Amino acid sequence: MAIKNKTRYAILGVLSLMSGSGYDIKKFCDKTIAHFWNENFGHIYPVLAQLEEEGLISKAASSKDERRKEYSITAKGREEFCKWMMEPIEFQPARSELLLKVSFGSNIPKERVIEMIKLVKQRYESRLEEYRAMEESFLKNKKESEKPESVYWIAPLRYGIIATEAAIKWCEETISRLNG
Amino acid sequence: MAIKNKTRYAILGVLSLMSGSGYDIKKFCDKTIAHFWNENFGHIYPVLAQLEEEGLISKAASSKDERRKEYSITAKGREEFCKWMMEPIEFQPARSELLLKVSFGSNIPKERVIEMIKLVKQRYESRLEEYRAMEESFLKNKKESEKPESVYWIAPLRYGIIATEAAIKWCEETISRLNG
DNA sequence: ACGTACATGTAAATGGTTACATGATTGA
DNA sequence: TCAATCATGTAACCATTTACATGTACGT
Repeated sequence: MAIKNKTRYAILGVLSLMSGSGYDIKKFCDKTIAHFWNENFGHIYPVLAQLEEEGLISKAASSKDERRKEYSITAKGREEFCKWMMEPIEFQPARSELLLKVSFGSNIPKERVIEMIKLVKQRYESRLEEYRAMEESFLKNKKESEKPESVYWIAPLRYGIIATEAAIKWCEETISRLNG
Repeated sequence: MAIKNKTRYAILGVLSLMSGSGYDIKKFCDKTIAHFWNENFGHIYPVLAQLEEEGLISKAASSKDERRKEYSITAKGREEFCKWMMEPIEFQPARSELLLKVSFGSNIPKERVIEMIKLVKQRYESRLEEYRAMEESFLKNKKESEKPESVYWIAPLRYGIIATEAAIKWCEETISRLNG
């Protein structure tokens, strides 16, 4: 078997919106869903080959570039993808290095823990700025944002914003708790 | 080599607070850090053997139970652990099945997406209740909560509460956006 | 007698990242 | 001519989970 689950569906999802090469899929991921989903070539290409073998996607050689392979989702693939979409979401057990380190904070000077959280806060803040810029540019682009499907793109972005704001709030609270 | 990083430090962290068997370590994890860090026996035992080989922990046979092995952290282990504690936190690339599904929501009826998010919201709500109960019982236990180290236990719990509240807020916002 | 908790471990499967290998095309 | 981008793929490694295997101790 090798290589399964998750990446399969990410790829099928991308191909449900557009046809393209492995390279295109990677580009699309980086551009749109990167902040909550990452894919790498080492994973994409073998999964593409596997999906094609299963008949969930079909391959066509590009007329322009010999090497380039253009993939499209098949009816069977769309069916399989929708089946997965309907299934309840599996809660994955989280592993947070940040919280693990905070838990064992008594092993190092309190000032170092504060420093650590300040650094994390900075990273959250710059991330938040990015998200806000993305939101703004999306809303400015009326052609995109007035489409009925736009809600499916804005919602994950909103998640990023809301979750990051909360994380920053926690940093502030924790720093003041450590100081006080 | 095999088996490395992360679990090593989780185990060293637990042993920095108490000595005990692999079984004890698992119990401790389940009781205290389970909501952001999980460990399983299949991982703990091989890592314990490895840490002992490296001289980061030491083993003593229990007087009561032949099988039971009691591990303690060594000076070298404490040093290694503190070194890791001082290192900046690596941001791990997240993979959110929820956001992936929302992104590709246009493939299924809108009502199903709403249903999906309602289900997720319910799970977040029951989780939030758990966290709040944990917080309350911790604050009631004056002996524990008045220790200076208590901040390191309350902070991760606060993170759980704040982050979950934010997630619920997002669910509500998204549901109303989908309805409106 | 039965179930639960205590206790330790191995093997296999799964999932994911990084490094390596190769080479064409396009634009500055 | 040099860098960036396009393009595909394999191999190795690392990390984690699940299933299997085994058995004792203690309370009801």
